[in-house]
Amino acid sequence: MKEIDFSGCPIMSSLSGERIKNLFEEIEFKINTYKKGDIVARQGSPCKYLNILLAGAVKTEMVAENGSVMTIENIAAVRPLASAFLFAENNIFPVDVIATDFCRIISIPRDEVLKMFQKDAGFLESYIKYNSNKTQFLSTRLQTLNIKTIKGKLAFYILEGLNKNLVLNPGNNKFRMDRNQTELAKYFGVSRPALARCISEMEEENIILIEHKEVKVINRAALQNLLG
Amino acid sequence: MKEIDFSGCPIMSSLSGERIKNLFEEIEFKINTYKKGDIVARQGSPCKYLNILLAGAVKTEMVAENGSVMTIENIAAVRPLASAFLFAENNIFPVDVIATDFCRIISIPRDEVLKMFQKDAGFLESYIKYNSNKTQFLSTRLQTLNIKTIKGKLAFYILEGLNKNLVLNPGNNKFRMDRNQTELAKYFGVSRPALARCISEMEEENIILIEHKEVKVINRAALQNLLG
DNA sequence: ATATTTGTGTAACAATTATGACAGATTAAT
DNA sequence: ATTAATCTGTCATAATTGTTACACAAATAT
Repeated sequence: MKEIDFSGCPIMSSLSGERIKNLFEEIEFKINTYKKGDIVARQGSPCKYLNILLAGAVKTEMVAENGSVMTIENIAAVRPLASAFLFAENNIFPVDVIATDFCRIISIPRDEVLKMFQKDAGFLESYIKYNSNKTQFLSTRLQTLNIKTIKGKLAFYILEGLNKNLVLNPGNNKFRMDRNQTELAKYFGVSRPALARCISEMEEENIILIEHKEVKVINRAALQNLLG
Repeated sequence: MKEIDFSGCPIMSSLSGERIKNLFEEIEFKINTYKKGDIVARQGSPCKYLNILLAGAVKTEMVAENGSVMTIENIAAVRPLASAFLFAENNIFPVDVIATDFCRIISIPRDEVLKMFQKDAGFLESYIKYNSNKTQFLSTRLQTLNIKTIKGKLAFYILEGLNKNLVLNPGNNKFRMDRNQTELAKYFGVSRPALARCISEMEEENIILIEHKEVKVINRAALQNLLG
């Protein structure tokens, strides 16, 4: 019990440490560990537990049959994994979940989660909210894919990154990417050389300037125009 | 009251007609009608109500800034609309919702829905389940988009369509598409001529045969190979 | 039955991206 | 500090798809 720390977990946010302790004394669960590179869950395998990443980080990837891979998202502790699929009729993992670091993951059986819902309305509400946010995320991801050109995807990504930092640095025109070029290409589902070429061109056109992972926006209007 | 018929609605399935009647006597709601072509909700507008399509049909589309459109799904009554976004932090419609037929839509305020959760656990459970299924759907949609080639998308679509009919016609190699070529191109987010060309080529290669909306699979293994 | 609209097949050409390959730069490991 | 591994910039070529255009077929309306 002592080893479970849910602080920062969005679906546990409404619960006090005391409350969590009580809840987990009454339910069944198990904890597994994984090392970097381990496959935590396979695309297509059934999802019977609420899995919460207690420590470490994972990435989720979608694999097409020919092996072409698209990274969906990177997840760092403490966060639930695939919580949206636990109660679906076809409750299978839509992605590969791969440890990108040493990981500790708690697995709570479906039925125990239902019990927790009954015992604590706050938990239920944050669960619904979290899944809503998740769906929103998938929608945004769909939107990115709906943009056909690489320049457009990049523009979308940069404008989004700028907005996220807006609260921290209002009026700022810089931000730091959390991916390198290779990872970014995977995220977009495009080839790396093609992405590099687009970056070069956009730098030549004085729209952006990228140094390492630092992105500086020079012509914001031009970025907006690229979105289509 | 007499005009509300939720039969067939997945999030109301656990409730008896009597129960629904009682619930809806205690809560606030409104009903609007739309004619074919009307915009029910705009991409980006806030989602403050649980909207349930009581009669008619709508389509949801994602619009990129340059106007390129991708149809996400077609929805026929009785179904909730964008139920997954109601409780998200950023509760905005991710899509345009457009009436494809005369529609009646009931709108229940967010807070009233919360009340209904408290009053009826069955409703709550089916709500969670429905949203889970929705997320699964979006994932599948992402998967389709992750397939790069048009032939691959088409192969995925056909194999999926075949599977859906499997229960009705086991071992069958035919099915009827619910979209015409133009709609299918929009669904894939590709140009119509390019789709037509791919169909032609796949027919020449003796993989499929499409007549009107009737699809016949001749070489299933070849379809599998195209998935990548 | 005829006119109108909508859907389909096809073509030439342009634009974009993938592929594979390589050298140089950067970062991490020892 | 040096080596090894990874990342980046670039290129030529091939493959795929978009664009625009047009003729014809099919469905729908009058």
